[in-house]
Amino acid sequence: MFPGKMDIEKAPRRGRPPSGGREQILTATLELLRERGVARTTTKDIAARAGVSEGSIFYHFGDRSGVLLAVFQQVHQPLTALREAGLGDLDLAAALDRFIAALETFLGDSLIVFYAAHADIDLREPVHKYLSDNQMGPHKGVELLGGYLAAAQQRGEVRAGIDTRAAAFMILGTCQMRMSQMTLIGNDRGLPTRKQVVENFMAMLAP
Amino acid sequence: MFPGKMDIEKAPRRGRPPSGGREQILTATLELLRERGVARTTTKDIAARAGVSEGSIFYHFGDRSGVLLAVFQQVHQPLTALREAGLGDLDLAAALDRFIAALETFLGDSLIVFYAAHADIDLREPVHKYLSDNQMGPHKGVELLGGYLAAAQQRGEVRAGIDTRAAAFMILGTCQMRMSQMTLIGNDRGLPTRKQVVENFMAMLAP
DNA sequence: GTCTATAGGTTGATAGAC
DNA sequence: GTCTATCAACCTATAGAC
Repeated sequence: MFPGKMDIEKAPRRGRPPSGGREQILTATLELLRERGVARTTTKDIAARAGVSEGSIFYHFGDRSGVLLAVFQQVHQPLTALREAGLGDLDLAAALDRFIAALETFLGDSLIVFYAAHADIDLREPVHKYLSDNQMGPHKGVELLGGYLAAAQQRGEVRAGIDTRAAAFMILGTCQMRMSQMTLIGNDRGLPTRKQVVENFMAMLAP
Repeated sequence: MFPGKMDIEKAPRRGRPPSGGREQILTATLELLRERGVARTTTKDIAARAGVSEGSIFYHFGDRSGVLLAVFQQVHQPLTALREAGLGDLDLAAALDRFIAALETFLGDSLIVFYAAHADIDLREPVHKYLSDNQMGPHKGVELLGGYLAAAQQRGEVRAGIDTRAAAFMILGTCQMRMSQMTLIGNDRGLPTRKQVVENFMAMLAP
């Protein structure tokens, strides 16, 4: 189904080397998703933009949903990086800043794909499956940041009465709101800056 | 374009009374949007579910986008109510609870329509125009709640160092996150309850 | 792996009767 | 206001050559 994935091997190459068509299809699809939305992104459009034939799309991804799901997966890569890097022993402000920066970069790319998944029933199922198979979802971010905040609370950097999990959830929500307004409305008028978000959250957490 | 809207008049009725087809079309469209998303909601489907002919849809709304935009407008009605009612002189916990309840009810209905607007380029423009023409958008909620919080801060119920506008934005974001997970994932596992959100926000604001 | 050609099915929208 | 009938345009997917 995904021949391109098979290329990770050490044996000497055989046959014609891949010409990058697969990646071009993915890139073209993401662009079109941004520009016109899923509902108006056809395999024909994708082929034209990627500079390949329509047949090539079906060869690589099986069907239209296959392309869309592949885009969805590709866009999730950066998140794994953050998850693995962790927040370590950064101080509160630095940890918040790093987490928010990484999350917002990710959301800036992926929100449009999330929305797409809910605008097309053919995508909902596979996307849900992918998320649960890989144990992904907002709760992962809540765990990561919430865990850090709980530790900070024990160090006395966060007030005792605060539910660190719920607080982490609020941060996630704030990021989502910021980025969804950026993607949806296309500007940041009226939005608190990232710096303001960090500072204000600090003020609300501080003992 | 919208003949049904003309019925608000005192003069005696003339001609055949409307048979409610317009409303049924709107209801059917919203249902289908939920069930399968914009990309898979055709005028044919809508007609079938509403129990009218396809021609009727074009008569009432001009074209497909017209129906979708009308749904978008209809779903925004409840917000106006909250805006007019205001938060008055409720105490902090009660005000938060009321605001969040109203906002989440609204979001539960409207998020899917928002997503739809970004999955179909034909909807983006008219939706943006509608929002700016009616001065709607998240900033309105930020103003309303932020204003209340600022007053509470002056009464000494909210800590001095906190930026009430940014705090209000965080509340909006938290609600959006909660509701988008409900609509997108379809359950509330791992989500803080509304009660927890209120309580935790209180803990973070309290002097 | 990539292309061309095309089959087979849908879709949005219009026309005209009632 | 609502319906039936209809069409041209368009879309996904397949087949088979290179």
